[in-house]
Order: sequence, then structure tokens, then C-alpha cells
Amino acid sequence: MRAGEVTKEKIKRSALKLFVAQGVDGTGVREIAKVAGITEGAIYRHFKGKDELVWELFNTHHSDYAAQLDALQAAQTGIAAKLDAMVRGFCRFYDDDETLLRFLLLVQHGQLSKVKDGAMTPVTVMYDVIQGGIDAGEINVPDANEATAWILGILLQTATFKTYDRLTGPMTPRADALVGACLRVLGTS
Amino acid sequence: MRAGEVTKEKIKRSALKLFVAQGVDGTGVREIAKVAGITEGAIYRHFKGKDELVWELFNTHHSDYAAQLDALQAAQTGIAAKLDAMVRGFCRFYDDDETLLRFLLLVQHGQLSKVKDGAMTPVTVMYDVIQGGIDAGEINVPDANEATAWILGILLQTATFKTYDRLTGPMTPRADALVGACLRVLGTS
Amino acid sequence: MRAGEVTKEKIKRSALKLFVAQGVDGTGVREIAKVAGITEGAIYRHFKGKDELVWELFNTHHSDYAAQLDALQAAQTGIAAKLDAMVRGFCRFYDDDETLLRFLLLVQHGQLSKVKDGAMTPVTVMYDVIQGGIDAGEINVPDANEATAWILGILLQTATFKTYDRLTGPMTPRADALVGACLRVLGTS
Amino acid sequence: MRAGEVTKEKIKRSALKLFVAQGVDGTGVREIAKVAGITEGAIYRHFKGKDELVWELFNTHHSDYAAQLDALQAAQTGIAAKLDAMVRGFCRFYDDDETLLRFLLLVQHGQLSKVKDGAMTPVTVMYDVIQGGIDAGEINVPDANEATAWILGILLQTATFKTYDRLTGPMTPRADALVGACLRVLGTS
DNA sequence: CATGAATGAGGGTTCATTCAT
DNA sequence: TATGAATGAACCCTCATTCAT
Repeated sequence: MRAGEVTKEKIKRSALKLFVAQGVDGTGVREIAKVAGITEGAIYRHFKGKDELVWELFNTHHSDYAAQLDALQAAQTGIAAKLDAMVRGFCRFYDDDETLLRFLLLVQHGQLSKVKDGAMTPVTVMYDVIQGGIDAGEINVPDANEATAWILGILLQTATFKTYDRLTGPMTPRADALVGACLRVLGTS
Repeated sequence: MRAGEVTKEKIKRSALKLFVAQGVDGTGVREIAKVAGITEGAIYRHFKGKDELVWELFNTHHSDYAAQLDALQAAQTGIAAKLDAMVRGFCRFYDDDETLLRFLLLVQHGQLSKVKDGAMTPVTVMYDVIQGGIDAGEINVPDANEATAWILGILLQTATFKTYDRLTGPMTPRADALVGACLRVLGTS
Repeated sequence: MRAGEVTKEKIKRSALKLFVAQGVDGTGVREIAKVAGITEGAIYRHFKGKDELVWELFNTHHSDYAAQLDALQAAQTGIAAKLDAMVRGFCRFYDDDETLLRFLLLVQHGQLSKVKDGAMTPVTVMYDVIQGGIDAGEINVPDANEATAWILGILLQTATFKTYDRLTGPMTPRADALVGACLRVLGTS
Repeated sequence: MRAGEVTKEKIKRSALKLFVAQGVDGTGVREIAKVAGITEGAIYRHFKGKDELVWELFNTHHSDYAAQLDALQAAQTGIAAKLDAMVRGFCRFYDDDETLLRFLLLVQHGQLSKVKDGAMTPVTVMYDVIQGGIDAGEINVPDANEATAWILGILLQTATFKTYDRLTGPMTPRADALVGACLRVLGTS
């Protein structure tokens, strides 16, 4: 890894932590630099500006998560198996890098509109799986979009409760319960 | 309503709209004043500062929502009826004042820690109902907190999807489907 | 004069002096504020930004000078009398507010392109007078534009020499000599 | 020409173009380097800093122009012939390298004070010629300095008009007219 | 009660320059 | 020699807040 790359990674890590703790608007470039152990100006060698830093942080991982979720579901057959794989994947992602996942949830409001239409996102991956289940007659819900909201809501609010300390400990042990909840909500037999 | 009260309400309404559209940090006092049709300085006659404005906006309605939800569930007997009333109430709240509900979701991260311990919130109301259902043997879930996350997730993510235009139209027509989803996820017989 | 107007004038005067002494790019907003006896932020209540300050300073006086020169020539008949009036006017302007005139010369490069086409400027006023003299057969030069450059060159370079201290004392006593030079260069009989 | 010299010339040419187009303060070292096809740091191997680059650019050519003008006038006898040679020389200089001449006009404000007293400059060359004409009784003007301003004004403002596109085409075809104007303004018979 | 001028701290960003590689 | 990462000061500008009017 080149010298510059190390700095860039330090900037990204520091920014991530601060953004999660204080929000994007609440975090200054000066502060990011200080935590990264460099000076403000150095950030601008690696990013065109604060906006680009936020966007790169979001887009890289958002796309990556989508791709990983998609790979997990594609390896399975049937809605139950696909959902099982995705939920477990989600829990693993969370436990691997909680800060990153919280960041993605935090900034999606501002960044999601920049994602180009038709791009694969965690939401579209989930939607496609559910729509597939409907088409195959495996689940019985009136609308795939609505059902997608339910599944994502169950997963994300569980994660959110951990943020507020209403739930503690890692996510992975909760995977079984989450899979059960998701299958029930979708009305699988 | 006194003259001063009218101004105060204008400030609160303007702030609410702007906060939802641009975020709290992204909205300046100058801008709030302009939309309210007054000047910056006048705001400080009604609020100690921007923070207090945000807090008053949050806490008033947050408590109010909690109280209303609690009244709705208290009037019913049995988990199914209680949940039905609360979900329909939530949908009505959303349709009545979408901006307000979005605001509460938006700022909860920063404000929730200021809510004094033991206070009644929408979350605690929902938790108590679910815990009651568990105690009464009406539902079969391992942990009331976890189940609370599921129910809130289903409701809030549905609202969130409306924000992103993945779902359209009012919430109330979706109440039946939401009640069904919630009951299934809780494993009621 | 309202309180705010006083401050605005102080800002404009301070900026003018500093711009002339150090150039526009070489003068910071902080410095302007300090010389004006206020803080940086106060400047932005009176001007949208540094650019607007420069533009207002330039355009106001540039247009004003043009109008005054035009009035002076319009009151006279014949190229000789018109030129005489304009040259004396120029000398008076210079002696009245040397800083202002130097500023106009200094920034014209950057600002002149913002002047809307067809607007009256000192250059167009002079051009019109000379073109009139050509049409009337009073002077014998091949091209009005070229002759306009000569006249303006004589006047402005004389002013420039004062900036470099190659010439000293007020301009007005030089008016006779300047008028003579201008008439000779135009080939009046 | 050594390899290093080639780079140095590229830097000087790039800087010249950018300075003329954007001003000295408006042009960054980073930008100069990019246009020259090198990196920022490399500039500092050839120049102590930006100031030295500007100064070297100015002084070299300013002195050179003075020397060339002086040689031209020295080869002639009589004010008329000397002036004729200098004006034609000026036109040739302009047509040969317009960018360079514009640069000299642009930065003279800031750099002229660094020229050591007694040094030969285009201004002093012109002054000496005119003073010589006065002493010889060939021209009749009250003050050599004033007359120098007139002659330089005629020449430089003509060049300036070309910058503003009020005059177009090369300078050389205008030489006859310029010589005529200069001789008239000096009152030669 | 309301105004809007002013403050002072901080925002994101660019700059000329230095220096390890 | 040349690179480009890094510095640190300065840039223009916006902010929440105060206060004389």
C-alpha cells in the first residue's frame, strides 16, 4: 500500500467514526483531520471536498453490500433459503463493522438520491427476492414493495435498537429469531 | 390566542418544514425567520435558542404521540385489539401531519437521549403492550424488546418508503395489511 | 443617514483604499473589515460577497463618470469645446478623488466584461464625441476608435505617471497642456 | 540547451500565459506546473518561489525591451527619425509576442518599484529621446516628463484597446498613424 | 415585541512552500 | 532532478446569538 493510500484510509476511518457519532453536518473537516492525525489541507489531496468524501464512503460500501447480499441470495433456491442467507449476511455485516452500517443508515437520506437509477442496492436486492417469491407462489403478500418495507424494517429497527441500547450484544445470535419473524410476516407456510 | 402565540406557532411550523426538508444542521435561524415572516432576533423572544426550538418541537409531540397511543391501547382488551388500534392510530397520525412525523423520526437520534428516564414514549407504550401480551400468553415471542423493534420497524419503514417514493398514497388504506403483518410477526394464533 | 449606511460607506472607502494599494486579489475581506473598524461578518450584511463589493464600487462610479463626462460635452458645441470640457472634467475628477480613479483603472480589466453591451462608459462617450467631430469635418483622423485610444492614452498615462511619482502635484494645472496635446493629436486646425 | 533549461523555459512560458489570462494572484503554482507538464515541487528547483518567477519574467524582458528601444533610437539622428524607429519597434515587439507585452503592462504596478534606481527602462529611454529633442530645439513642449506620458499613453492605450477588442489586427500596419500622432503631439514642424 | 446591525467563532477550501522518497 | 504528500496560514463565507434602537 502506497504512503498516500494509508493516509486516505485513515481519513475514511476517522470520518466514518465521527459522522456516526455526530452526524455529517455536525462533523468538521478540521476535526476529521485531527482524528486522522493530519492537517486539513491534506484531506483535499485525497478528496475533492467533504461531499466527495461522504459520497465515496457511502457509495462504495452501499454498492458492495448490495453485491454481497445479491451473491448470498443467488446461491440459494427458494424464498426461505434466500431470506435465511440474506438475514444471516446482514447480521454478519453488522457485527463485522457496526460503525459502517450505522453510517449507511445515517446518511442514506441525503445520498440515496445520487445513486443512479437502476443501480443495485440492498433495497432492490430484497425487492427482487420477494417479487420472485410472489411470482413463484411461495409467499402470499399483496405488494412486493410493501413487503420489502416490512422485512427491511424488522432488520433495521433491530439494529437501531442496538444503537439506543435497547438491545445489546451481537446481531448474529439473533439471526434465527429474525429469520422466523421475516418468514412469518411474509406468510410462508 | 395572544398575538405572541401566533408568532410562536408560525416559527414552529416554519422550522418543522425546513428541518424535514434540509435537516436541522442544514437549516439556519435566518431562514426559519424568513419563512415565518419575521426577523432573526424575534425568534429569541420565543425560544432561548435554536436548540430549545428543536427540543420543544420534538418533546411536545413525542410525548403527545405517546399519550395518544397509550389512550388508544388502553381502550381495548387483548393484544390483537390493542395493536389494531395503535396501528390505525399511527396511520392516522401520519396522514394528519406527515411533516411532523418525519421530523420526529429525523431528529430522534439527537434528542432521544434528552428524554428523561422512565418517561412514556411511543416505544415504551408499544413495549408495554407487547410485554402484556407475552404475560397473558397471547403471543409467543422470546423477548419483548426484540418484538417491539419488529413492530416499530414494520411501521416506520413503511413510512420511510413513502419518503423515498417507493410507496405512495396515504397510510390509512394500508392499515389492514400492516395490522396483519404485525400480528403474524408476533405469532398470534 | 441610517446607522447601517454609515457602515456600508466605511466598508466601501476602506476597500477602495486597500484595493488601490494592494490589488483586489491581494486584499482580504478580513483586512477590509479591520480597516473599516468592524468584523468580517458585518461586511456580508451589506454585500453578498467580495465580488459584489468590487462590482458595486466599480459600476456605480464608472457609470457616474460616464454620465458626468457626457453632460460636460453635451453642454458644448464643436469638438474643441467639447474636448476642452471633458479634459478639464477628467482633471477635476482625478483631483477630487484620486483613489477612486485609480481603482477604476485598476479593476477595469476584470469588470469591464460585466458591463452590459450598449451601456454608456467614459470610452463610449469619448468615442461618440470624436466620431461626431469626424462627421462634422472638424478633425482629420482615419479611424475614430484609434483616435479615442490616443486621447484616452494621453489622459490616463499622465495620471499613471502621477501614480509612479514621475509627475507630481494636482492634475488641474496640467489641463491646458493636455487640451493642447489632444487637439494636436486629432489634427484640428 | 540543457534539459533543465528546457523545463525552466516551459515554466516561464506557461506562467506568462496564465498570468496574462488570470492575473498573477489569480494563478496558482499548481496550475502553472500542470500547464508546464510538471509538478509543483519541480518549480522550486528553478525558482526560489512564485515571486522570483514573476520578477525574473518581468525584469528580463523589461530590461531587454529597454535595450532594444535604445539601440533603435541610437541608430537614428533627429527626434523624428528616432521616434519613428521606436514606434515601429514597439509595434514589432507587440506583434512578435503579444502575451509578453501584455504581461509587462499587467504586472508593472507591482514590479516597477523593484527596478533599481537609474536603470534603463522603456520609459527612461523615451524620456531621454524627448529631452534630447527639447534640448535640440526640435520640439516644443514645456516638460519632457509630461510629453513622455503622452507618447507612451498613445502607444500603450492603442495596445490596450486591442486587448478589449476595440481594435483588431496586428499593430504594425498602425505604425504610420501612430508615428504621425506622436509627432503632432510633440509639436514638431 | 420586533428589528436588523454587529459579533466572533467556525465552516469548507485553496495556497505557496517544504521535504521524504 | 522530479515527485506528490503534507503543512499551516490564509482565504471567503455562514452561523447562532446579542443588543441598541
